Amino acid sequence: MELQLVNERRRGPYAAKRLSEFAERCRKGGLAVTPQRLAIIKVLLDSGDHPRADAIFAAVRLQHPHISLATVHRTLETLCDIGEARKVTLLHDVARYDGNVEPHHHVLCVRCKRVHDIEIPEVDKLLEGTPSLGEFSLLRCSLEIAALCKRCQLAEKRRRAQRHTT
Amino acid sequence: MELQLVNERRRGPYAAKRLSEFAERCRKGGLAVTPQRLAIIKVLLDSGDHPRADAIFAAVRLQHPHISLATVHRTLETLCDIGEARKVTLLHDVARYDGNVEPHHHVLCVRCKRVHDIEIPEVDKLLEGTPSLGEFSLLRCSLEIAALCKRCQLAEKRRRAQRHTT
DNA sequence: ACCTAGGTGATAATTATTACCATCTAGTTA
DNA sequence: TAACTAGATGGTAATAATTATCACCTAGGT
Repeated sequence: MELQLVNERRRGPYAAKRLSEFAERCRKGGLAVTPQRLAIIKVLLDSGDHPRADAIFAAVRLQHPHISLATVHRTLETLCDIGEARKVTLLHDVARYDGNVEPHHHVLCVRCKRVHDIEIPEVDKLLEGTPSLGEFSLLRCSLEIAALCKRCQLAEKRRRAQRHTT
Repeated sequence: MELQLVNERRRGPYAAKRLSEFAERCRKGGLAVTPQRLAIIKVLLDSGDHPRADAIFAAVRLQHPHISLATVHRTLETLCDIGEARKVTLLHDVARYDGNVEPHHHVLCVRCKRVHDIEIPEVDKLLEGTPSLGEFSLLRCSLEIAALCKRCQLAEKRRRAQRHTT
């Protein structure tokens, strides 16, 4: 089985395509296409990291100074409901969102909580032919890999070295 | 690849073994073995569901009426730190904990948030021979499967039927 | 140009979690 | 066994993410 970090170069075209279809998808989901929703999905699709609601709020506010934080929270949940965003909350204390709704998986640093998308096609196929398990009917799956990023590894080492000298 | 719900019958012996080794493991982790910690790990090991801190607090308080909620929160995080518990927070709004620290995975109902352990040996082997990915050195992984439990499926159907009649 | 269901902004309320600090105790040492 | 101390606990205040509320507004249909 092969693990592969998601290619960042593909994000531009992906975001453009998603944005062009966004209005249609809102209607399909029974949602009005409001300037606020457009602004939020734009920011989310442009984000390489997996931003928190407050970060999205800050970014959106540059163009829409009157937008409310409650609207950002509400909209993100709504987008998740119609499948236009994904909530990423393993290990985290706070909800994070992901504009990439293609099947994919995550590596995340247990220390600094940074998240990176990865692709493991074999795992995507895992649920094929398994519609249910016991009383659960399966919807989708994602593999969450706990890790330490290089920066936090170094910080860890330094802290340990310090302890030994004091 | 085969998905398999964790066998509940195995939990009794597993809990007993874990409990008998708990004191030793605390010392290994540099922690004092306090009555509070013992009470908390006991409740966690006896829990078939993946309880929240407040549920563990309620259960522990039956035997230790003076225990503080802060202690429960602190202890659960501490137990996670030394590998005696696991935090399960995908899709959830609130932290949930799992006394089962054997490699395993989760199915969870997106509606009622109930969690069930599952075993997928193939996935456990996924990280073998892959110590790192880009700047991340990999620690462990878990597959989180989003699902709808039977109860919530029925509730969903009923709600839809209602909508059509009104 | 209306109409109205649904969306938004502003703010209050809720709630999980963490911080703080005085007191206590597990576990070590004399 | 008594004394010591780093670390643990209880009680409570503080913090911070999220949700609820409600008056007003607007997207999208008629």
